[in-house]
Amino acid sequence: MTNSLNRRALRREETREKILRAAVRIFAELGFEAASMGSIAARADLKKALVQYHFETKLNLWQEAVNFLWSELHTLEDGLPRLSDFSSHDDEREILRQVLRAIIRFAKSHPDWVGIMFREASSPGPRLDWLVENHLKRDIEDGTAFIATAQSHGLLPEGPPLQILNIISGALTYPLLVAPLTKRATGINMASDESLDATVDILLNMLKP
Amino acid sequence: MTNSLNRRALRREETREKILRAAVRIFAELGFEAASMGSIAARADLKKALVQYHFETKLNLWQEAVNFLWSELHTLEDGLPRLSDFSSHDDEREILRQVLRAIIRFAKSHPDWVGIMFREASSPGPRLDWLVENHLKRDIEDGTAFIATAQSHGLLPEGPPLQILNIISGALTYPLLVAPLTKRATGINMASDESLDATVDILLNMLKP
DNA sequence: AATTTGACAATACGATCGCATAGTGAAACG
DNA sequence: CGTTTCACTATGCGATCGTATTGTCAAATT
Repeated sequence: MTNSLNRRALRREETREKILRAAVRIFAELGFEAASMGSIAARADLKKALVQYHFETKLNLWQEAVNFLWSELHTLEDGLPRLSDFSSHDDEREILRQVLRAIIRFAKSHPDWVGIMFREASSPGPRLDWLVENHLKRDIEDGTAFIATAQSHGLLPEGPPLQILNIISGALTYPLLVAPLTKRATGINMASDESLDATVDILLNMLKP
Repeated sequence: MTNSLNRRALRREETREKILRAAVRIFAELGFEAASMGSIAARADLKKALVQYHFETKLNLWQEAVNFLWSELHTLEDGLPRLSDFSSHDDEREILRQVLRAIIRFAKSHPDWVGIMFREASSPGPRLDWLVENHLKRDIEDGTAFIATAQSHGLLPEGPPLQILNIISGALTYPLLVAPLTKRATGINMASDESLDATVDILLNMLKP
């Protein structure tokens, strides 16, 4: 493999990633139907036909964009602390706080993820099926497993892990999702770091004994 | 006003309501951009031009549909119990449970409301501005006032009422919103009455002292 | 009974959608 | 250096979008 051989492949990869980043944003903002190949190309400052060239169909572009987004999510997961890493009860509670904070921070820095999640998860269809099979099934399993572990350590209240997971997920992501609304209605920016940390603290305070 | 005078006016009102019900569903399912005048007309089993005749533009139809939806919401609010109606502490806690259950029940029976809320609240724009000014501002004020009252009665943990409101709202509506996803991934129907009541109970248990 | 009103339909307009096809020109290869 | 590969562009197709215009016919008015 010479140096010049990489020139084209490198440029190709750059272009593809540029398109994917634009696609993730547009899909998250507008939803699948309302997003257009043209608007995605415009966001990436490229021609529409180029997007079509690299990703063929709109559905395929959506899938690749989702894969791209989830790959970033998994890099976060690798950095999360684990409950098994610590022993004392105080440390475990602190780990729970760190995990919740990491989740809400990721959600803040990736509003696209929240947007795509909420838009696709709420109505049945082929895209939800694909999303469940390729990403969400595993995510839910990991999530419920974490909840169950935390419960067995006495960190979370009793109850079906799946329900606890949904309650916590909603409590964490909802304030962030409706931040534009809250900002508009009250002038308060709920997406600030202070607000988000406060949200975690309030929630953790609820979850205590 | 004769009998025959009402014939046309009545039919007009029937047609308008038929269109509005269809519009609410379509807008909630697809979002504003993806929803089309044609699909709304088809859902109402009417011609596209008739929809245009009654509501002029798509934006105007959306606003009227939202007004129609909120008018149903307000009939629910009128039936809600109030904290000031009871005196003993046990009764107050029971009222809180009833209020939360009424909210989640309404959300279940009006998925369109949840859909429109989540779709419009998450991204800034002229429609969000309109929604805030005409409905949400008042809703948020009422909500935070209720939270503050419940806090003063020792029913909810301390903290900014707006944040508590968002946390509770998210914890209640999220499980319902992602019910299609949960159903697909685990086979469990989180939108069942039992699951929803359990969600309220779990949440209330968290909110206790 | 003659006339006006208004709920509704038929049709067309320009714009934009996803997608397909035919090039173009520089980088990679033998 | 001649040839092939391929990232990228130009152009156009049929379908559908929101909207405007005009016509129709029964109900309401005078």
